[in-house]
Amino acid sequence: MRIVTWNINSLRLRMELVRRFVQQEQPDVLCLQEIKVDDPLFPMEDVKALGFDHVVHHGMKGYNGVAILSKLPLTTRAPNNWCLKNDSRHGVVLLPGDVELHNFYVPAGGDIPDPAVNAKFAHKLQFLDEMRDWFKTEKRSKNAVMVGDLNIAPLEHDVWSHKQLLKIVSHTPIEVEKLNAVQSAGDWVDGVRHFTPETEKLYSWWSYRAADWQKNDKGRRLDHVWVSPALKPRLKAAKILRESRGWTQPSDHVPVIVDFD
DNA sequence: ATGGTTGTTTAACAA
Repeated sequence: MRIVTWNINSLRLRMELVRRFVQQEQPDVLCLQEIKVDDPLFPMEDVKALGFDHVVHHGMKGYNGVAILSKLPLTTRAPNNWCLKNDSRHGVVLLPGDVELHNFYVPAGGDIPDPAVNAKFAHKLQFLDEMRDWFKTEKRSKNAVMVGDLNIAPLEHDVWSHKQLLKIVSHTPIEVEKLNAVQSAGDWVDGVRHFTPETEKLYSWWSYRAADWQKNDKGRRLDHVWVSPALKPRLKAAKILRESRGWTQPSDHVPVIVDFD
């Protein structure tokens, strides 16, 4: 059972990349973020042609949006209305075997890491607090998976330079602390770090602004796959498809792949 | 300290 998360940064623009990825890596469930397409315009036929008969999408015009593409049947559940914004950052489904799967797109948070002067950063922090409270109180399936672009690189070696990024949104102490609180509240296990020691650099995103993303390799691990304790013994493998950052007209994020037994 | 790119939509944001 292969579950993938990928911030695609416009689904319609990158349908060919999705096709290439699906052919190459054969995911059973593909969770996408930043699909940037309103529901009536969702490319359902293209997605079904790739073998995903079971699809849930929550979109809006131009921004945000998440989708869950599945080869296995799924039951849709209502996503939470985070920060009362109705901004399509969450999808949740039940997979066969009562496996609960969440797909999140956490707000990026703007440039200035101060909630008093930057409303986007305040939104990000509130979103994280709400996630924490929700996972603390929500009645969850024993087998649960949470994936998404969480827009935070929590560990020292989830960024190219811990010291240089301490005041950069995505790696500030306040964000890391709040993300850790989400993880604790849901008792989540990091399914990717499970296979890679914390001392090893691991990235899933490279900025478009770098002249050569490979040369300096200034990446960050913003995309995550977390699992409930019951699924921890079922973890088989994890891989981050770094090569796709070099494909033609790529997303700035690459797929994060986790295999379950 | 600054500017660097991409996508949506077509001037200004968001990331």
